[in-house]
Amino acid sequence: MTTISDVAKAAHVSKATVSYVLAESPKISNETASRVKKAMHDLGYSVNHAARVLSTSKTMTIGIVIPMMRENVASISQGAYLTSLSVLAREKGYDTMLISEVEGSRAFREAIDAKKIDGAIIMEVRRHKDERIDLAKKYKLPTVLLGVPADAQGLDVVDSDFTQAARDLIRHFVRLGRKRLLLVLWSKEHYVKEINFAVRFREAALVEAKKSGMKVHVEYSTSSQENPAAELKRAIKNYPEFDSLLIHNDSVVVVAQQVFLELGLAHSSDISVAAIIPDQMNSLVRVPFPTVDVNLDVVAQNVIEVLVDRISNVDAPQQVRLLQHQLHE
Amino acid sequence: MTTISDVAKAAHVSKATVSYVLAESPKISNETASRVKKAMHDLGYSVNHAARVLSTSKTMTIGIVIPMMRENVASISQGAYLTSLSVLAREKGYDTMLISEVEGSRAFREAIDAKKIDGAIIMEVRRHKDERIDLAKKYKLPTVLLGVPADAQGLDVVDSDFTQAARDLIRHFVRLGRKRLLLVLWSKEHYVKEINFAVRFREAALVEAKKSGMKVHVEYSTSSQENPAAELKRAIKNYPEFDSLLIHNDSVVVVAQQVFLELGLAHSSDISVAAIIPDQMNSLVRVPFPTVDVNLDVVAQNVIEVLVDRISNVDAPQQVRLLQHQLHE
DNA sequence: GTGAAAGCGCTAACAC
DNA sequence: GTGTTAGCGCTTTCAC
Repeated sequence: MTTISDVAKAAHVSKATVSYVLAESPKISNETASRVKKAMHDLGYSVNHAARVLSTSKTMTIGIVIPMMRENVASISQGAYLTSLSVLAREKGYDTMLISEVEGSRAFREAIDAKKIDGAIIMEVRRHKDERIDLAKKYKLPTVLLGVPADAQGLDVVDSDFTQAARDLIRHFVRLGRKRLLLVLWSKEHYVKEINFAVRFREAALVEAKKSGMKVHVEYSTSSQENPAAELKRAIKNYPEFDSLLIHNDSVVVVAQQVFLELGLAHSSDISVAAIIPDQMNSLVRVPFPTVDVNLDVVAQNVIEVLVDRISNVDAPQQVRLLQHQLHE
Repeated sequence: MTTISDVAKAAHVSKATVSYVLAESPKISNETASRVKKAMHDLGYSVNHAARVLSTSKTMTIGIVIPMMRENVASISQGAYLTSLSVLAREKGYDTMLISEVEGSRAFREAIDAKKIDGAIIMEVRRHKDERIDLAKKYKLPTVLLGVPADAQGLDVVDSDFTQAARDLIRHFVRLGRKRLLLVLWSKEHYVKEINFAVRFREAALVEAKKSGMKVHVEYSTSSQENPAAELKRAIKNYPEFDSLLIHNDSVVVVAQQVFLELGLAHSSDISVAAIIPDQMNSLVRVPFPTVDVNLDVVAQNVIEVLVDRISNVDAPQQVRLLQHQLHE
């Protein structure tokens, strides 16, 4: 293993000079700089991360706090999110550390205490009583919430604008003259647990539909979702007079086409269907009706941007970014 | 911020003693140990990770090298894998760092050079010319390959046994007396790029079918997979005399039922269908025919186990674990 | 059993 | 411009 001292010796300079070269300091003459660089290259030198961290108190790593996701259908997009976040963070010079929620926020707290991270991204924020938020706040850790809690406690927030999406979708129906909306959602548990995007979408959809004078019938999936097709059929049976169907449930979206075919509703032009889904789902299973596609990459980009800003300026005012996604017909 | 010195002072002992207490050394008397512990608690002390790493040269973190996954349908399971790996690693005392493949293996090399990780998990290993493998080998980094390359170079390997799975599925058809197999696969690109699980499954299926005297017709999806239903229909049109359909393509699995209904093949008892899918997909969209469900959690468990073993014993013989998944009817 | 002290590899004043 | 040096917080050998 070669250290900064080895390089210094080989280049006939002091450790300090090598350090300055690493930092691209303009104080170093071109001549010595290149001599030092040659030595670094010849010796295959690399900065030791731990030593640098200890010395600077900057870890240059971001913690990504991921939720436990048993039975949580939304997690399809988790992998894509993590990849994007990791790539984008690296572009700004940051590593990413995965922090899973086991034993409450234990792992998160330890990462903060041990000074393993400079900041954090909290994924799938809960509406109420999310202790990860309390922790971040208490420790004054630069943090971006991915999801909108009831009380962000002044922490930065980035997420898709589900309220806007719901509004756009309802207005789309109104434009088509629809009056009787069948709203098919996630399981009741999603709303009891107040899963962020679920709750926000439902509220906005209900409000907008009411405002537009639409009659609304709401159906929830079972939590196991053993048979989404059967569930959609049941929903339709429970409200057969619907003229518009809005789906916020990825599994149901997948089978919607099939169910319509089976029920002979497929080409009935007096029923409209629409949904909101993560965009990569639309490439997995091309959905044959209008959708709002949530663009994960754009969200990730904003998350990293806000977090890096926050790390470099702890006292800047809170940022809240709700990202708009287009209705895609 | 409180350091080990503060604790030492408060407990009227030396830094060394505090350190021994942290290490739970039996040399320390119960009396002093508890005095020190009280001081640690009172002061809210936590070990500084960077300092410990610098001192011990053990980072206690594992790098997870994830592939770029544009257009890669398999990535549905990525999130689940990452979560499991992270949870299981932590149970063994390790943190997990995400390393994305940008600019080749640049990020991976830097993580190794900077001594950021004690070991690595390489996800979605390629059959040939995966430079991440060369890197790990060259640097003698404890590494587990998730996927089976043509040449593992002595590195440990953990993966599902796709060969076994293919065999089980074919034998299932043979048992039912099927003779004419329609094999619907991923896109040609998957096989040209030699995506690991795709290639291994295909080879084994072809070999076993041939051995069993089955006639086989192979169909590939388009790379965009704009319309999986249409693709399946085309496949069937290209080989209408099939009596068995084996699917290795998650999108096609999703729409299979629908297509069969549309074509009026649904209840035809002289056609059998089977597939291989990640297990959480079977909870997302309950698949109505026999499947081999790849259990990610079991795979993750084995990966961590092997890697931790490897880190603690660099010279142990290579381990190769191919995990069997049951055919689930 | 406990303490003193040398290092781990790097950064950043501060001198010159 | 370059060198000297004092840390950063912890572990661990060696005395006692």
